[in-house]
Amino acid sequence: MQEKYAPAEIERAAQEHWRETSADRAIEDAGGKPKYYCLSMFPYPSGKLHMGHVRNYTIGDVLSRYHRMKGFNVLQPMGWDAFGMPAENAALANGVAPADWTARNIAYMKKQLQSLGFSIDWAREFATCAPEYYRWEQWLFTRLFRKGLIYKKLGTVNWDPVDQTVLANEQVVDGRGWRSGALVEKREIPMYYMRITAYAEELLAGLDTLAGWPEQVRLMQRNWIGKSIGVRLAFPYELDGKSGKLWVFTTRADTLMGVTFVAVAAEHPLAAAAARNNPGLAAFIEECKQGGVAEADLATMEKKGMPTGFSVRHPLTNEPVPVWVGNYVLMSYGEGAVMAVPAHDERDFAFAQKYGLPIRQVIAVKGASFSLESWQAWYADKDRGVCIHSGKYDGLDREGAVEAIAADLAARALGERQIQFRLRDWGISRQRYWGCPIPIVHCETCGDVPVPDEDLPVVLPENVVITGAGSPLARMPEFHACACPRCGKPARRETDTMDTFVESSWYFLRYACPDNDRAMFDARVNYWCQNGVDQYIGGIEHAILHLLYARFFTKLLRDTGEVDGVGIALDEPFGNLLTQGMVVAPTFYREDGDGRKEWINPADVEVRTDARGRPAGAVLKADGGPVMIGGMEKMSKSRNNGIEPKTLIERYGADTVRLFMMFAAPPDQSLEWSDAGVEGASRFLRRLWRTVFEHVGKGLPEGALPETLPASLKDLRRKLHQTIARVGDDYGRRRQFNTAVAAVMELLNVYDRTDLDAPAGRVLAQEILETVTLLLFPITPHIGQALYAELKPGADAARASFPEADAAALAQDTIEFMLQVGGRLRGSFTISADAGRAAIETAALATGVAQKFMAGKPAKKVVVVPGKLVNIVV
RNA sequence: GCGCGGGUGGCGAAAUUGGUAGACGCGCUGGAUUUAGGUUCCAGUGCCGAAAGGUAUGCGGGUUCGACUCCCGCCCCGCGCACCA
Repeated sequence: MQEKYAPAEIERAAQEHWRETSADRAIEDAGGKPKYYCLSMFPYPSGKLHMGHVRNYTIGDVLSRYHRMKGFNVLQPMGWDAFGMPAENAALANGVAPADWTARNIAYMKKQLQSLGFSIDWAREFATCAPEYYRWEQWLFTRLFRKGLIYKKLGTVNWDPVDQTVLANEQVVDGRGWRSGALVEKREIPMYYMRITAYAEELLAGLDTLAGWPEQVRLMQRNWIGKSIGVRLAFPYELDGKSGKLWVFTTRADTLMGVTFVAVAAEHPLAAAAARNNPGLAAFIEECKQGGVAEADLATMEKKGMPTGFSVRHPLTNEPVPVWVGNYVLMSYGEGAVMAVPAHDERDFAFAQKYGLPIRQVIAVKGASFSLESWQAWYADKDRGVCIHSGKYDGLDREGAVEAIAADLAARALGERQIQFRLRDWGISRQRYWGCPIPIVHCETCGDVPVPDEDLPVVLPENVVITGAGSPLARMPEFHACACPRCGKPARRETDTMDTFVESSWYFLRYACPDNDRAMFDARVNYWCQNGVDQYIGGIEHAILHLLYARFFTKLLRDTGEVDGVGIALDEPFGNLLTQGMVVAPTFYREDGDGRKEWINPADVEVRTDARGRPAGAVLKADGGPVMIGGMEKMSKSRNNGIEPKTLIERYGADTVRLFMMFAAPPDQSLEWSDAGVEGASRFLRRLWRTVFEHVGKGLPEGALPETLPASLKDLRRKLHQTIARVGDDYGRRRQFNTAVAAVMELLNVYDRTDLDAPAGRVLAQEILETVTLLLFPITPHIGQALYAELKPGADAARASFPEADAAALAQDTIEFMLQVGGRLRGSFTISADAGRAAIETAALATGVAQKFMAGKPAKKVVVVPGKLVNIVV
């Protein structure tokens, strides 16, 4: 055995060994082993691996390797979410074709992933930009289109009037186009939508079955779907001699008698009608078109409105109610109009105050008096009121009033109870090039015709010129000029592509059969995806959109029926979900004369500390001059605080990087990068290596452990088996890897402090070192592979089972109890492990500590927590 | 603005079901070994205090024999908001 731990060498050897023995291949026929499908969210091939990837895939690899050791048939695949905007941006910046750029990035990042030793079945790798993949997406599209689950309607987008192009929300900075600097406008264009709202009820109910998901994520999805039960009601009106109804939705029909105005969205037909003879209003509506479509911006902007000069009639009293146009009313939610009750709604209140609109109280709260001055405080009690100033409804509580009012509205055909979702249908059209073409042909005679199966895939051409103004496909007649598949007349192919979220909504199923060129799925899906992916791992930022879309797709595919004899018999795609936290790092900067910050990479900075270890300034290594210390922020290009995985792997080895990532924080919390922490992880592995080296150097011990052991060895062996139980629980149930590592470190600390030179000690040392190697194997597999082979010549750690705790070794003769008097810790006492409650109580009262702190007073009560603590209350 | 998280030593964190607050690691201080150290080993390390003891989990209140943990109110930080992925 080599004396020195040489990570580069042993990692190369271990990876070669795994390749030669096909250790990472996932085979369907597993001889009765249960399957375990462990999936990490696939990366966008942006160029290089970043630390967030390393963290994500290390967590996945730890769980994969642990379950393989526990006897599962493990599948851990990897692929590339390869369509997306950055490839087009790179094309604009460097003139490289998106397809080439993407392929190059994939090749580089794959090498990086392989250098980390992940147990990935590379035979299943695919990229979503390959026609062999996206053809099935197009195939599915045509079916969903025929079933009406995909349909066309107008949607609102960000429009850059200078570049004449649609912008993503990300490309709108402070209301302006990121390249042109032009003020962005809202524009309505025809788009295809997926009818996710048809599944709203099931997507909501399904959340209750996802016991393996973090409660946080389920809550976020529940609120996103946003089911509310309310009343859809109409305000009748006459306009241009015709009568009409202005519909609104409200969850507070009990406040209907307090309505003092109605607000409609700028895009509402009634607003447009009123603006025809009102230039001021027309100008306001035009002003409302200014700015982007992102909801965060809409919700934080100043609430503005303008009266239309037009009134509708109250559905119960027939009184006129003025109609306003409000920039805060969303056309895309509900009816695009809201009834305003300023007395009982915060937003309406602010709006009414601003424009001097009447405020009519119709709910009284017992013991709280309504006043405009202290309205906010009064409003806090909103849930406890009854109706007043509401005629026949006076005295009714909220539920009763809603019921009575809904009934009266129904009798007049002016309203009905309705369930409303916040969830909107999913617009999937993108006016961009680097995406999956939408398989539709537009024919003047036949309308929108789906491309027939035999003409699929609609292949995305790769020889294109990206200009940043509109989609290049629209300028390529060789792409869009075609014949109508139905009537044969000249037609135009759709040039929009699909939202890249579509590819990531079903990729996890395709890993089961990536090589099938005859069908989207085959029977292998039912093997690997039975009960879904067993463990899914990815960033918390995907808590809503991606995870909701993937759940939606699973239900769509289930309901699409059998395909080539295979049906997707699955309600939910991911049984267990682990949402990983961000990787953050310190930021450093220098300011130039204009106060502009130049961000400096942490790798180029040295932080100085004072005598107590507090940071006392930082200097640039290159020139020794001071730099400013910023906060901890997510690793990013803009802050130049990214740490290169490549550099670290070369310097310390993959195992050190993996160990640090798992040890520094629990997986769902953000992880702060620390050079010193990496150094510490490396130190631990060197120490482990040295410990095994010293042990092996004395010759491997022979024979079994004697029946009876001296106390020190018995204690150490108990510690060993406690550690096995704890680490197994941390991996398998708690998924808290930092404490698993800590437990092993603790064990090695005790090992170092125990004299193991006697023959029995040598045998125990062997047991401990073999066990530790295997306990750490999921996290640090390379060093584990090497050390295990030294400890057990000829053995292969990659095929070993996870250690099992020995119940006999865990038994304890005596237990130490903590002793509290009056709830304060005063001491402790030791008593036989089989002592009963009465004996424990007597022993506690007899201790000198108890006598002292009770000071002669009688015990009022003695609380005994079995195995832990006694509290004497005086 | 709305929804969801988080806040514990100098730092990352632990405390699994309301029961020893700070395991484990980093850093720091002192010492030993070494020609040397970005090596290794030993000891110490929440704060106040000589000690006894007191005090401490963002802030203010509450429940309990006992609260980092449960309840009410507040402050700060992060994530998401439908065209970033």
